[in-house]
Amino acid sequence: MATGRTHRPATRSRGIPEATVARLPLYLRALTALSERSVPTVSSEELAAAAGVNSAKLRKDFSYLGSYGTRGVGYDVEYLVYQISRELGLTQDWPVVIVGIGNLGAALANYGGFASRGFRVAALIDADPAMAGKPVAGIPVQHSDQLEKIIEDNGVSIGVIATPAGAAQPVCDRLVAAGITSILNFAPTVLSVPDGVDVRKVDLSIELQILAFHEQRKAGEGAAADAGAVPLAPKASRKGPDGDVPAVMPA
Amino acid sequence: MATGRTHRPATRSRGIPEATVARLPLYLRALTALSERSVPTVSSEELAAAAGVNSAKLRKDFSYLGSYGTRGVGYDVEYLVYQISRELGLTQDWPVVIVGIGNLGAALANYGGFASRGFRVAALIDADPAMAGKPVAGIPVQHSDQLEKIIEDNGVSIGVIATPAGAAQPVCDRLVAAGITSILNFAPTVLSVPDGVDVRKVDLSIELQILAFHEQRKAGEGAAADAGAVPLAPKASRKGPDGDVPAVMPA
DNA sequence: ATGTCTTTGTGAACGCGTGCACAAAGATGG
DNA sequence: CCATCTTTGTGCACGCGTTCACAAAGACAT
Ligand SMILES: NC(=O)c1ccc[n+]([C@@H]2O[C@H](COP(=O)([O-])OP(=O)(O)OC[C@H]3O[C@@H](n4cnc5c(N)ncnc54)[C@H](O)[C@@H]3O)[C@@H](O)[C@H]2O)c1
Ligand SMILES: NC(=O)c1ccc[n+]([C@@H]2O[C@H](COP(=O)([O-])OP(=O)(O)OC[C@H]3O[C@@H](n4cnc5c(N)ncnc54)[C@H](O)[C@@H]3O)[C@@H](O)[C@H]2O)c1
Repeated sequence: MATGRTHRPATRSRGIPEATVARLPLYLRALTALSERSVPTVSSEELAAAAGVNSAKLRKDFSYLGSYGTRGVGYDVEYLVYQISRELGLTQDWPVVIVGIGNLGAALANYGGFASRGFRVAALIDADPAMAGKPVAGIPVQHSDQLEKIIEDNGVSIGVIATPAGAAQPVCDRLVAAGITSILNFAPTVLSVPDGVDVRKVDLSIELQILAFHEQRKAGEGAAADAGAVPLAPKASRKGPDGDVPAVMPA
Repeated sequence: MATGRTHRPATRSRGIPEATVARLPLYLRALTALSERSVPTVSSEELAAAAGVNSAKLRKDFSYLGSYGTRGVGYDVEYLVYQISRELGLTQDWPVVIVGIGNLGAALANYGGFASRGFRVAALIDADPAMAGKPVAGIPVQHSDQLEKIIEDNGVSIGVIATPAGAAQPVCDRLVAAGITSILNFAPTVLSVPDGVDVRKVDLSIELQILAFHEQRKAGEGAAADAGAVPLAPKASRKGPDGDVPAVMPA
């Protein structure tokens, strides 16, 4: 999960649970595939299978949007595609700026799936003067100096940060000051933003670490290969009478 | 959150809640930064602020690992770094294969943060014969034919999929058959895997759509460009007898 | 030792998310 | 028009995760 909004007490935005919102794109993808195959209707069971979720959950999710199904038949694919698209705000165009055109930023700029659903790369921005003017994915990179102007001129409200970690917060601050209210952050940093600004993060490193955790478990508890000594002896390891440090469970 | 394991009823692995596991890398990152600044101890309050979480939550998280703090003082930074690293399985080396060396795959291969925490790129694999032998990030790309052999020879258990969506499931199947038990999937597809295999996904498109949803809300309910009715249909917004707005998706 | 002050560790309450199970809606066929 | 059959929409219960609030643990000064 590379995800995470900035703290907000689960602001059930307008009655639609956050968990549901996160699944809508999943349903939409499955529905789009069905639509391309000209399938007219789907049952919650079929669609749920395609999206990899529980069918009851799917039905409940849709119930938050309204009752768009027909009992005994299922859901009208085209109609549902439209409803979900509208709910997600995909019926309008969202200009996006990408800041930090390095390895990752360039890959993102080249990513086709970006534009495929209403997200248009309005500009590529980098602090490196050498990059300025150089085209990436057919779009000339612009210098950071232009950041505020670009955002204002294009009415951009979504920004993607793909700069090194150290530059992320400053860049974020500038984006927010320039009017950006939604940020997708790829840098391994906790961004702090004012209320009203949404931040989601994608963190490869965290994902791998979570996988490693489960992998370690699967590998069997006792197979601990590390005999490595503790880097620093716990200074409080002598915990008086009750003596404790839970035996650092090696098993 | 661009994340999501394959369905498993929240298998509280060994007493540690999944939500806690997902935060451990966050704490570890903050702690590592403190360690580099030679800070000896931190209070839950300080560390929580650095990690962007609630301090009570942090303390409870740590309590699952054991009681490593000292009341009145806080936590020993070095010791905690070690404990969390061990818990996450980062005291050992995890060889990783990346399959699909295109825009994204190449960026991942070039990503420094990859190796920085025990994850070693064991091999880059692509189906394109033209790519074979070509070095990316200093590592020669190998052809898919070698996939099984590579995994076996290197004892790889973690695989990263960065192929086009259509190739993801077949590639996944081969990885699993070859012995991979943890997969990080960047392709926009729902992968189906046997029990015992963990899948986490990173989906840029979903993240953007979630941001768009909130952005639309922020933009003011009425200011939307779509001719649609009220953004929120309380529920009775039934589809008319003649309704069925065909309205093909504009994207 | 004793008292004070800081900070942990956790009991308890609460809210969200999930999934079961079923009544009701509606299609379909006779 | 009625019976039957399919599938939705949702009430309900349960468990996970979050947060508050506080007792107790321990450091530190006297
Ligand atoms: N490459 C990956 O696969 C990958 C994966 C996960 C996370 N990340 C993270 O994404 C970020 C970018 O990674 P990368 O591999 O593309 O790094 P990179 O060094 O290749 O690119 C960074 C780019 O940001 C630009 N930049 C630096 N400071 C800037 C500023 N203040 N304003 C605008 N641009 C600035 C640099 O000129 C450079 O072009 C890093 O934080 C990295 O940790 C990368
Ligand atoms: N580029 C991005 O920023 C980005 C962002 C999010 C998601 N994605 C997803 O990541 C995936 C890769 O994106 P990309 O932009 O790198 O695409 P790409 O076309 O540049 O690269 C895909 C690579 O996979 C290889 N490939 C195809 N079939 C294969 C197979 N069966 N086995 C091994 N390799 C195979 C191709 O030869 C190619 O090198 C896509 O599914 C895309 O939707 C990309």
